Amino acid sequence: MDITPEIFLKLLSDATRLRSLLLLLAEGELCVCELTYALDDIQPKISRHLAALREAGIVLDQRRGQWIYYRINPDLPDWAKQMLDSLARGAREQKRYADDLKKLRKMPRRPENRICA
Amino acid sequence: MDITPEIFLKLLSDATRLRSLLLLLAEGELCVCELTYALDDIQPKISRHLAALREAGIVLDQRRGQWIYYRINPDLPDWAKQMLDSLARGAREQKRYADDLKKLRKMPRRPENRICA
DNA sequence: CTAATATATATGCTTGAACATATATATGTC
DNA sequence: GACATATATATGTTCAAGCATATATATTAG
Repeated sequence: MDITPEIFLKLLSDATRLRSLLLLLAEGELCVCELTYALDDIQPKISRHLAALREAGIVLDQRRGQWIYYRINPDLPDWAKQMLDSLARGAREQKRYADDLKKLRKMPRRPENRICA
Repeated sequence: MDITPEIFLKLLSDATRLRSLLLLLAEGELCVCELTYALDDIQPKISRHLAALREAGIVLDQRRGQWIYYRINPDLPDWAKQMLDSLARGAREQKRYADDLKKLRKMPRRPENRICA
């Protein structure tokens, strides 16, 4: 059962989920602690929002060691992928989302040293 | 001040507003009573949701006689227009939105006889 | 190897705010 | 006055926030 526009939009309509998705779009894959740090919020809140996205099939999760990595579901319907693309373009003009990314990249002791990836 | 992705998504996340926008995308221009009929709902509800879309600059309104016509704001930023496009494609697979359009086209005594338009 | 502890993540629960709905009424046009 | 639309107010529902706690994995001590 594919995701509907209505459910998709409901889930995108929360700032925490939106910012998480934009970071995932930019970085490909992130664990909960990275998102928690970048968005400067508390872990249960981030975790819960990711769970909502996961349950709808918008993101996939995968455990590696003690970390659980999330990524955009590559099997999203085309219209949904294109909405995310347009969204990312709209977000580029907003300071807030650029700052999120900056903060992420300054994170100390990021899991899996991405410098050597 | 342009609309932000966050506000845009918040406004798209309600079913009544979403269905209204999809009808406007399909028909170009509709008055409140046409939307009220097509969505099979009460007038104050439709009017209130249209007001929200108008205040955000997503739709424009224009009075002609006793009717007030709404249409998508042609000056929306490109990313927003493209999101609406993708959305419309996603909605095509959903019976609900097709039914809305069918109902609209069966409306008796539609203002401004569109058959001759 | 086992126990104890630390770290990462998820989930149950409660509260409050945001928001949609419904009804009543006001405004504007013909 | 009749019709179309808007707005005010009251009420109900949804849902995010925040805290406490549970689970899973990793690490260290003995």
